Amino acid sequence: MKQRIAALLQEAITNLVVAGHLPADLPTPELTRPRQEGHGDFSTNFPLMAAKAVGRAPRILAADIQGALGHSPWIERVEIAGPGFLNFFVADSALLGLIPEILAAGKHYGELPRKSTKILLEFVSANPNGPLHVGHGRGAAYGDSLGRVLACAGYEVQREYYVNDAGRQMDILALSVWLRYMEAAGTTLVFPETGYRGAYVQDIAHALREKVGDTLQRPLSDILIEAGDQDPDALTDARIARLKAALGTQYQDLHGFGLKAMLADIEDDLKAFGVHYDRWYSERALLESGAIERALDRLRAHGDLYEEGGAQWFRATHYGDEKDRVVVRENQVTTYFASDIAYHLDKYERGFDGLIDVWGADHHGYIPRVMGALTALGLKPEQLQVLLVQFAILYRGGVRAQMSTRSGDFVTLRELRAEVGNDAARFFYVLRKSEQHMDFDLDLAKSQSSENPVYYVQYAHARIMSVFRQVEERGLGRGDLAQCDFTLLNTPEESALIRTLDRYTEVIEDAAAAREPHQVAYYVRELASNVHAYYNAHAFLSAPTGLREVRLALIGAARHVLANGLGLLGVSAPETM
RNA sequence: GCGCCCGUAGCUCAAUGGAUAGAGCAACGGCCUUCUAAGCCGUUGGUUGCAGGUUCGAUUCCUGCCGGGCGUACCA
Repeated sequence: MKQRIAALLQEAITNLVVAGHLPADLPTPELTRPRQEGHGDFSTNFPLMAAKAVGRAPRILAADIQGALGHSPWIERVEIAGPGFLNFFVADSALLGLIPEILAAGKHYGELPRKSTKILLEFVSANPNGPLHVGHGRGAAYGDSLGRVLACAGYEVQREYYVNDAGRQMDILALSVWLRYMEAAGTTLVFPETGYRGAYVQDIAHALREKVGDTLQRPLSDILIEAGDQDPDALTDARIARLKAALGTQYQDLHGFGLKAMLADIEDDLKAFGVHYDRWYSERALLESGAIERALDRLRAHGDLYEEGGAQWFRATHYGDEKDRVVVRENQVTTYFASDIAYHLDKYERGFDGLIDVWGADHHGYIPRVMGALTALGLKPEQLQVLLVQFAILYRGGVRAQMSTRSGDFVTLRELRAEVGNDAARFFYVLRKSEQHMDFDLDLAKSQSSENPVYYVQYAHARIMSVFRQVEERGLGRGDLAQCDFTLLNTPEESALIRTLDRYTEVIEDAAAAREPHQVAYYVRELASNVHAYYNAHAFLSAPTGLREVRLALIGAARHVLANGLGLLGVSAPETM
């Protein structure tokens, strides 16, 4: 409906221009949904925006346009309001065609025409050095819903998880697993502060021991050398180096075992959370393919690399970053940043029209250097959009909970899912705008889960399904759509419900454009509200024949939109509750 | 110190530069002999952190303060 009204408005303005009543150079008219109910279904502030260019008072200009609009079956009336708004009131009859349209499209209703835009969406990409925690859960829920919304809006979306399987943190995991493995074999030791202390490390160690027996045992004193005056990080690196030397080629078995176990856990966790990926992209594979060297060579050829202190630096300051960044360390090992340059180069070379990275907000300082590197490589940085997901601050018993992978003191996504359920967790996450700091009260989410707004929406869907079950049981039948007289739907509740249904495709479009799946969550809640109000105000089964069929058609349409909207959020639409 | 994000009802959060700033929860008062009361109807609740500026119009944009989060590695 919005497009129809927009077209009418544009036509009226064009006619005035052609007739010489308006200059040709005017701002583009915008049509919005007013907040205030009395302001109609659509509103434009065009007279306000164009008043200066036209040289006429806004309300006078509004009257001119109102006169040029003429009559349309879609519009009941057009009002001039406030300082010069034009408010459009859509005729109820114009909206009734929507119901059979929704029923015909069913689960595909809301899918917008395909756009020829290919988007690569990367999200979560948590290091596989521990289970996903509730902070990752937010990124997962947001990224996945965004992917679904974009796909629904017609974009071609590829979803990717970048696996950081090559860095130092994975070596620390390997060391941690090995120490627990030695413990499992009966060795007593003091577990280092810098290691990963979570219980999952012990689980991996036990599984490892079952698989390889004692073959990875080495004298502890060879590895767990004492600190001396070394700082903890240097000590950890020294221990890793010794472990690598002691295990030789077997180190890869250890490293690979820990990685595989963690990755399997993460993959399984996300899958159970309804989050799916098209590709798991390995940093190590990138390294082994020589892609990093190629990317660095390209920067070098462009004069953007230099050597200092034995390390290779990228001239990030030339591209707006606050300092230059190391890409190859003094010890000749490339940095994570070097990998990421190569990874993003690869993304560009794969021919996408748009790249979206969903990052935790703690990585925000990383954006300028990545954008800088892309510019240096001769790529268009504006093709990459980095979306930051703010931290979820956890409260347990009114006290802020710590989130540390190292100490193992964190609430895992798996625990959250088990305690509050996938549907509630996903809805809760996506109800907040991603860049908004979020307080996650675990006690509230757990103990009052039945008051979670997700049930409000699901209940609306289940209620409709229940009505349809009774229709079947009583042998009433749903009637023939072609025979229906939809003009019988004339109560305020019906009018409100139809108007909300009419907004659905606009919500998809807006949510996709703004990368804001929370808009869908708010919409679906509002739709549920309309459904509940309707349900309480009017009878379906006992309505007279004729009226009954059109009412059933209306709630049938509402049911599809509820289910489709929930689907975009990765939330189920149950038949019963 | 510098950079990024944020500050809206008691709490959790919405609001493409628009009109009287909205929901949910909590609180209070009503509604089940009828399709699921996880529901509906109503009431209460605000100097949009503070001070300026831009303009027809600011929660939104700009500047400065105040408060919170994050970052400021040859970690990822």
